[in-house]
Amino acid sequence: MASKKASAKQTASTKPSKPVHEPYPASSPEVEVLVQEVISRVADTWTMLVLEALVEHGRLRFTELGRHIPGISQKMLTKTVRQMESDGLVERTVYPVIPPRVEYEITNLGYTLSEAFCGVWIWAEKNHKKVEAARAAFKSRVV
Amino acid sequence: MASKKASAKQTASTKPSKPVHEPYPASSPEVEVLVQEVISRVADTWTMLVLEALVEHGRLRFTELGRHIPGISQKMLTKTVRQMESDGLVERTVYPVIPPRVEYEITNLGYTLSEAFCGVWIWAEKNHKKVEAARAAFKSRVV
DNA sequence: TTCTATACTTACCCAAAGGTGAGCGATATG
DNA sequence: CATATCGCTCACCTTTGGGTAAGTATAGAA
Repeated sequence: MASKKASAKQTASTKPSKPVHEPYPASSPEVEVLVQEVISRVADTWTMLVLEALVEHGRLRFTELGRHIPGISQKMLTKTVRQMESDGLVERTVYPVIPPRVEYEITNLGYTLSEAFCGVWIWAEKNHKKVEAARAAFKSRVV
Repeated sequence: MASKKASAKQTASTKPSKPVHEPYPASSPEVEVLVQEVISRVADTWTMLVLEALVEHGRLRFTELGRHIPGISQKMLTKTVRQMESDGLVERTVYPVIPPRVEYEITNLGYTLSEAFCGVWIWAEKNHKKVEAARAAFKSRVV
């Protein structure tokens, strides 16, 4: 985000006062589509929460993991964790014992993603009061 | 993300080899709920794309904005942009002329959010190939 | 007079997200 | 012999997301 594409128009922009922020070069449209797809999958609420739980608590069994994510159902936990495994964000280890034992652990890739999300968490912690204030103001303005 | 809460257990963690990453202090559960709520709203695909379009192109009219977001419908553009206005991410200016003229501009708050998301965009650009590779490997492993 | 332009809103519809509850399989424990 | 255990899967249902198409208001152009 924040000026992903280089745009010559920026120079003659309608808002020259705002700092132009150009941290990395433009990418091709195909890459951009892939990037969007990855983000929309990864920015999913459950994915973020599973990631967080695993970063915080390390290797966890299925039901343990679930207990660290208040409100998640078995169905969604299974689905999320499978998807994350398929995306290379977690590693799933099955012990062929009875009753079954399955453990989940974050991968390096998953860890780097959780670091990348840090900025958004920090933003949200810093600014959620502003958001709430804006909502209150909007409400009274509109009604 | 990435170890949001301080946890004493980390020291005796199951994964002492992985770097413990503790960038900011623990927050109360209520704050955490709010933060999650804000993130889940803000991590929405359309919100991210509108934010990006406004950062890139500055102040835009409704239909102009829509043209910069391929695939969005009028309905979703209206909805997204209203929600962002209510959250204080964009400013909406109505000119009472006919035909109507409405302009949208990113706020400071919206701008800081787009900066926070930068990390995730960068991660996705850097790692989408790894994700694709992981998916391919998973597919062949499972089938 | 009729058509166009803009920024919507509304009604209707379909598909996906996600909850609930039941079942399963084999072993250990009472 | 019965029951609990764990990590699921499956069927069924409701809720939400989101698309499409039509309608609206009014000034100015043709």
